[in-house]
Amino acid sequence: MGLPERKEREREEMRRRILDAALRLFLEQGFEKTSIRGIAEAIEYSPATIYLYFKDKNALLFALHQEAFQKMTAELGQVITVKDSFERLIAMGRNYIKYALENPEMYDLMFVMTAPMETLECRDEIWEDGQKSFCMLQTVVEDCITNGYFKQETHVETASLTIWAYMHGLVTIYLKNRLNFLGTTDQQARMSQSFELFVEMIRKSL
Amino acid sequence: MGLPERKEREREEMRRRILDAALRLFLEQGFEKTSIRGIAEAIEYSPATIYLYFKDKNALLFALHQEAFQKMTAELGQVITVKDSFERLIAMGRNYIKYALENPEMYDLMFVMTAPMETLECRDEIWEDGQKSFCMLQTVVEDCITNGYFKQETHVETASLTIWAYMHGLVTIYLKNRLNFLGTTDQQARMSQSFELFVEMIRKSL
DNA sequence: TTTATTTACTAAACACTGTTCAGTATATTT
DNA sequence: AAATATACTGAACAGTGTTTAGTAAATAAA
Repeated sequence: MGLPERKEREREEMRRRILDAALRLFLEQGFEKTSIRGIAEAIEYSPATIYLYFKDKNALLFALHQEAFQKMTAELGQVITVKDSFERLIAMGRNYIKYALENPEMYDLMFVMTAPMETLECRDEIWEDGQKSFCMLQTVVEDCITNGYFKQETHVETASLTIWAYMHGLVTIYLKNRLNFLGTTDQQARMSQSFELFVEMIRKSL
Repeated sequence: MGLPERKEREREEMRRRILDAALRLFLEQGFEKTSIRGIAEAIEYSPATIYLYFKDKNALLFALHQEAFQKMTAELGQVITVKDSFERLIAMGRNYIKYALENPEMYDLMFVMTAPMETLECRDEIWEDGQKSFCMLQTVVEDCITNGYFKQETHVETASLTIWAYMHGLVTIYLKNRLNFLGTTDQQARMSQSFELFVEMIRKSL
């Protein structure tokens, strides 16, 4: 009988409705200022209902967190069309910045907020979504070694971490308004110049 | 007559008592979980009293934010004892990491949280504290150019931003638990390796 | 010294928040 | 038709930041 399947499907639809509303409200007014009551009102259900589908507010954030990663890895994955491995690395960097600036709240959720991480049961549990996207970077770095752009003795993990750290630092400094002492219009220009400088740095010395 | 002076001094003492309690509670239980009521209880005053000395919770954070910067710039400033300019830059980087890892909540307050920044009246108001410490970095980078470690044509601001972005990215990735997919003991080691790699990168290509 | 005024402070309330739980009404199974 | 399971909610609990009306003490003016 197909009854349990329908039940399961309805349950999934409800989860979707909740997540869609939560995401919309979050993008509109930020995470902190989005309340369970607000989400409940948006889907025209009682606040208590949300707790039948998600353990708590953090679980909600973590579910969105996973979807945000899927979207980002999909966008970053598009760089496989770039044939040259070093160009591919640069394209990946540009896409990373682009994604972060276009989806600041999502980026915050994925890489800055501690709340969604607290849903991972054990405190040292593996952060699968992050690891996966880090592997994408490592793969491209490996390609750069294979194709002679980087030295043979370059340590893939260390180099990848260094590149990621720079990219992450650049976008968070900007997104968290710590670059405001530069003129508003100057900020993006300075970032571009810095990115180009960094590209030259790794080209010359990795 | 010395009455207004005494009044002003008493007011300042009260401000101090509030900030001390706020800082202590924050370091114990984090910002989010520290309530105005908790601070009020710690100093044995009514919650409303705090609002006679600070506009709101953000203003409290911003006051602590300024003090945190004073402390950090003092610690970073110690590197003037290092004679060689490139060695001074490296020492500054190490001190930056050290400060961030030893004062994670303070670092968050200074460079990540948006709340204290919202106290700056206009949205694009100058972030004086941050600008000042960025200038310290720029000065050392300038020294590196003057002393022939970096190329003459190196753009000071861009290079400084690039270095800061890397440092900031590295420590935040770690502090926000996004490096947990490495073994707990491995993490600090990987960070050190990355830092050494970055030092070699700027030595060779700036 | 007595009255007026300013200052410092607080109790209580307002409008929220995340979360839980007893209870209900509907749908499914026996 | 009766018993059970599912989906949902109203109301409450314990907390939050913040405001306001009012009090008691310290200072200034009469």
